[in-house]
Amino acid sequence: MKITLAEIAKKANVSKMTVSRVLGGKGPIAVETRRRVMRIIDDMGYHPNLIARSLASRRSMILGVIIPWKEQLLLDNYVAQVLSGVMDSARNHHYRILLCPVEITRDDEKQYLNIARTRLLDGMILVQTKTDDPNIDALADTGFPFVLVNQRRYSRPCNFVDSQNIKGARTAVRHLHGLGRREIACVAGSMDESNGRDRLLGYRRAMKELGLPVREDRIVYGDFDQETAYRESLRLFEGGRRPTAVFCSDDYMAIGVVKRIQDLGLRVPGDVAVVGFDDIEAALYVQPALTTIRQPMVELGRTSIDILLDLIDGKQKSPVRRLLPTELVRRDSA
Amino acid sequence: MKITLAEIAKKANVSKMTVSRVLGGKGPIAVETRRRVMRIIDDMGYHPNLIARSLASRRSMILGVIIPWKEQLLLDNYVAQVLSGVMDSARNHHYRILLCPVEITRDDEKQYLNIARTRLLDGMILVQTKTDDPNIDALADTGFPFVLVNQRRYSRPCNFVDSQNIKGARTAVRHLHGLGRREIACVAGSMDESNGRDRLLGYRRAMKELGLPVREDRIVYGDFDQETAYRESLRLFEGGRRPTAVFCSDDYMAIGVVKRIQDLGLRVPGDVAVVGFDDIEAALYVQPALTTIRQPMVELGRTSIDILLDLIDGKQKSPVRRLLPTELVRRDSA
DNA sequence: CTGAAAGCGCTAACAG
DNA sequence: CTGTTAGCGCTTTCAG
Repeated sequence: MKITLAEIAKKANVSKMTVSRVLGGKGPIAVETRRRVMRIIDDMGYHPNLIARSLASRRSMILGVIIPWKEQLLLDNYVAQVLSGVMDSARNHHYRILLCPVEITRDDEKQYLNIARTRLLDGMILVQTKTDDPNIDALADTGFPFVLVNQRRYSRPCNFVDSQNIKGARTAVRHLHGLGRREIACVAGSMDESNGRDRLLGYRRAMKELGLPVREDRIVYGDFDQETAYRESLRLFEGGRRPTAVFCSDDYMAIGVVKRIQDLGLRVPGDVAVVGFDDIEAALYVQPALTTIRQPMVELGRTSIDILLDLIDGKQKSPVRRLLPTELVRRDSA
Repeated sequence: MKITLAEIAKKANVSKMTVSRVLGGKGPIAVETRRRVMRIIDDMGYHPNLIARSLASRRSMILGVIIPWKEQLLLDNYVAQVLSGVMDSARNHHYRILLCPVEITRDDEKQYLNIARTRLLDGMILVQTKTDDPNIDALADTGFPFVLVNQRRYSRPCNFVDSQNIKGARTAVRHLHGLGRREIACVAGSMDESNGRDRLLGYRRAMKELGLPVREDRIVYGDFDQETAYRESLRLFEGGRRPTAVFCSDDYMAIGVVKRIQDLGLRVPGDVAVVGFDDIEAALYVQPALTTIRQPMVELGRTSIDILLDLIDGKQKSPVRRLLPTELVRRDSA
């Protein structure tokens, strides 16, 4: 259980360096030597101490995933899917994933930086950050490799991968328009996240392109939350002419809105058509099944790792920016 | 960015050891010295290199979570919830979580062991292992601290935390009986997992207790999978007298069974009542909302970490065994 | 209460 | 192709 490289070296009558080379598979080794050392390694059941290796080589082969902490974090379908993609790609490249839940507070702007400074990680993926998160700036100043997922930063060039949110939102609105709906409302997500902003932007643009007026009283803010969307969306149906369609910036809100509409005695999609965004698992289970703009969340995770590793290996230079395409998924709600 | 403890020591005119003590908060330090050193640490923005610390102290403050690898791993609601609990408790105890997806193969029985031998981890949580997984034995032989979640091992005493599966299944069957149903079928889960076995056992016991015959043609095996359950459950409804109720060993299968029943032109719960197990997120969204036996998945994760840390600190001795209570959640399907 | 010495187990860099 | 020499940055252990 506590065999070290030195013991293998002694047993094989070679230097530690030779054993190290055999293990690394790099440098030049005589076939015969390699075989002999290998045998002893197997016989003794030796496995290198990765901590020691990391200290000496300054490479831990560990990547961190920073996620804003909340209870039952992984019940957030977006986070779960992105992380699945992250694990998949990391595995393929023989990297390990360390989970770093972080509680964002006003008084400490260096949390990400401090995690980087532990030297435990070769790079970081940041998920669901806010557009004004000062932690990012502190980190970026150091040159430590990291990639933002779900964040197209405006203030400063950063590596990121995100979906084509503006385009996706336009697709949604155009779809509703194609169904003959003209009174199209919008339930927007959080304005602290770039995709919340972008999807609202896409809605506005599409409306303009289609020659429809953008009425501010047809826009409510749901903060990417089912309950909030349920509560806030009531306003849309109280005025005079009620909307005949609603575009929601994510599926959780869409589910809340559908519930609101049904509770008001109206029908989806008969009276009001609803389109969501993301294509979370629940979109399929809900009644009526949700028509939505699918974003490739697993792929987002995979791509973020691919970019990060290129950055670490110096194969690409910052800033790397990538936008993945979205896709309309037609179901029953619109 | 590359400040070391030695530099702090020099600037403060003390030995490295003193700085180390200040950092650790342990040993005796003069108040004045501590204050001075602290100031310098803050001023210089020093953060200890955790790799070096781990190597020297033989403690990484990292715990591993072993999960059988599959695509989109975290879309499995059970895994997601357990992991959420794990993260929560680990955070509270200042431990970090390393994800270790593992592909179980026949030819390597030492995968868990090999992960332990990297010395990267202070302990391990094993999720969703099979009852006959030989990797566990190899690991147990070494005394390395680990806790099984979702696994009540029969063959050998291990630390574990699981739900009261037998009791939960009995509650489900009794509930159906209480609704006046007498023809109660069972869709069992995988027989390779102890909870699949236990829930079937609970079904059998409850039937016997209620004076109902246990008919083997009323039991099908769905492998904890929605599609499989949909396919296999057809058999239940083909014979003569069809069941008026079905107990399913998990919610994914229950969803498949409900779909099967509806596709046959029957109604849930009118013609056939259905009870699931787990209370996954989708149970709420599905139509009709699923009546189910809730197991405390997040709590399972939290408890596993608590046990593991006690083990590591020597506060408890193996084997620690804990069973958490389940609870009937009445919704619309039964 | 503080310090000195001695590693933890491995790899980088250079020599041969 | 292989070995030697120096660490990586911290903690342990034992003195003082």
